[in-house]
Amino acid sequence: MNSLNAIRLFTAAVDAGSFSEVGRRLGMAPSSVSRQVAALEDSVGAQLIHRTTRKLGLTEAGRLYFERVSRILAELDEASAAVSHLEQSPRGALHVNGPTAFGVRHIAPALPDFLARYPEVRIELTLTDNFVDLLEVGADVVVRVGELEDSSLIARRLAPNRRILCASPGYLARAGTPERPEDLAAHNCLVYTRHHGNVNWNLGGPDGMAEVRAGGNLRTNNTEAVHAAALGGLGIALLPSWLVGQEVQAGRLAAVLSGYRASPGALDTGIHALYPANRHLSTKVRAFVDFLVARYGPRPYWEDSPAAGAPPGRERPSNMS
Amino acid sequence: MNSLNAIRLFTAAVDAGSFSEVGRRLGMAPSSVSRQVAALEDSVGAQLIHRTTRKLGLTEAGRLYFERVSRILAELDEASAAVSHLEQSPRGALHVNGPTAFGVRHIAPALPDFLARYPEVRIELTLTDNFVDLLEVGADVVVRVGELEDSSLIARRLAPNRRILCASPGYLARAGTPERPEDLAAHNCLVYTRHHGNVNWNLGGPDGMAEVRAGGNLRTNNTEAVHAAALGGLGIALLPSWLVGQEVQAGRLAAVLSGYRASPGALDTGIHALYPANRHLSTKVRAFVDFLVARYGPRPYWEDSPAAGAPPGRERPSNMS
DNA sequence: ATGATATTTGCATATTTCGCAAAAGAAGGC
DNA sequence: GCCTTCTTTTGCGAAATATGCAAATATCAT
Repeated sequence: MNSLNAIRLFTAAVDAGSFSEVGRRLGMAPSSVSRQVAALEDSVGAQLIHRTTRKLGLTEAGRLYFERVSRILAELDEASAAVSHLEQSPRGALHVNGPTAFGVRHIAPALPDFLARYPEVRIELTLTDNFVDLLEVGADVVVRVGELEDSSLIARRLAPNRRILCASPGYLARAGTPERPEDLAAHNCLVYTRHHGNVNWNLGGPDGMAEVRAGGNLRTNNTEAVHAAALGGLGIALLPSWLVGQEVQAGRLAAVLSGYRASPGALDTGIHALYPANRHLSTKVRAFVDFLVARYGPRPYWEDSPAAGAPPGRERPSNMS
Repeated sequence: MNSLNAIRLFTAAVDAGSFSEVGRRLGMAPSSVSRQVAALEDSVGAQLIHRTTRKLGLTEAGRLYFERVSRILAELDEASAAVSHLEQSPRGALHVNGPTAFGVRHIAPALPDFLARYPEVRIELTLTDNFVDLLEVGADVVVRVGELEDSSLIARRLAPNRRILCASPGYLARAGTPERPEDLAAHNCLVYTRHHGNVNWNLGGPDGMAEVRAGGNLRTNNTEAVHAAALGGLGIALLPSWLVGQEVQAGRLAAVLSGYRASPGALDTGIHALYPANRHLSTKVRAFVDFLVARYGPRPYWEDSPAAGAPPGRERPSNMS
């Protein structure tokens, strides 16, 4: 049995007491009603309705079937309604995934506002620095800082990922403030070792691109360790603006060589929200991403200068393999 | 939503974890599965399954829908199975309708055997001498003695409806035994007044047809009253063989003019079982009618001479209006 | 990188479904 | 009793829908 329509017509006929009446109510020919019910009877292998040209009467099988089936149809409509309801406004569980440091500083603090605005949403925030497969972990949105790998996901740009050179005021008082990229060679550069390599800092400035070999007495694969060391006055670090922007604003750190930008150009490593490219984008995902875009805006609150890079917008990641 | 197939394919895809696998199992192209599920998603207005080319994952809406819908599908199959089960062998309620006198004498006594053979059947026997509309009273089978009105019902002949002239031995000893139809004029004929008229008895015998004006000191519209009066020795009665046959056999009544047959010929007033002309004849009805046909047989047990008329068989009633 | 396999879409083809008209039957009114 | 009206059903052509194949694209394992 594969035609729900036939079952609906059957129950409608029982309710209406006439195939013609059903046709009139549903705007279809009586012959279609008749045929559908007949097909249903064939499929269950039993007469469901006694017919004369004047009245209909349920058989025992028909009574039995009607009782069960009318309840089932109601449940089915209810199930569809429940799913539709879920999409009418943002509600339900929203699984958000993101990197730990950024999540703690800029996602989690945003959630109270989001949840106040969409009280029917429940957020499950998972912060991890491992690469996660959206489908694997059942996430709805993942926030990525840095390069986008090739994927079929939709990437929505949330903010630029500017990196700034900075050090504590105490360190600068002690070791001096570099004025040009070459000056860095004389400083203790705190190096974040991304993938066991690449310890060169590329700085773009008014006089073109300069590649500086950064070196010092600390190398770590943990950004927050670099951050902590810089705060402690160990040296000059190259750190993302979302991490140190507010501390620069507060004076706990001082930006140096601010006329230069790190790793500018082709490789735009912004901050993005990624979500699956489905035909039906769920309202809760749309609401959340829209909320983040609006919250960070074209110039995030952690930036104190006009943001570099394009304004936030929807885009597909290009192939970077 | 009108396609049960799409829902089945959706659950199958969730179970199989792949549209292609579903296609393989169900012998259809993966593209068809994909399209049906997509149509289902459109109809509920939400993404149900996240797809990549490599794996499928349920969305929250999908999980919700799947939980409810898989249970609903099971219930639906169960309902169909229940109805099919009802027709696999005779079971369930069987509403039988018939005339009182015949029902008491020949239907009710047959029921123990029938129910012993089909223990899952429950019989509801309604005996009434009013005309009943099968659909109106919700009967499955109606037994009719005598003429068949025009109807769309199927009539199955159960037995002939021979009527025989008889009287009690005491009456015959007192008033003599008629030898020829004309002799009846000198007898007290107990008249069953069918419909306020027709008090002539038509007797067919070796010397052709004789119409006898029956008269006496009792006229009644109740066959059993005639019967009782005849048993009491009041006179000669024309009564159906199913009513007096066994009493003739037992000697409580004696047949007279047994070489003659009442109302023979064109108007075959047999005993019939009638049931609706449906495409799917329910097994319980078929079993019951078959049972009665077999029980009464070509020569019913109440007849002591070879039965007149055609052997029982299936027939549509002809138009007798 | 390459091969194997996955989903999706365009397109031509089957299959089903629909509505109309006609036939047959049933109920009510004259 | 006859006629009108309204019913169910069936045949048939047309419209709608579903299907399968092939191609495009995407993902994972080797």
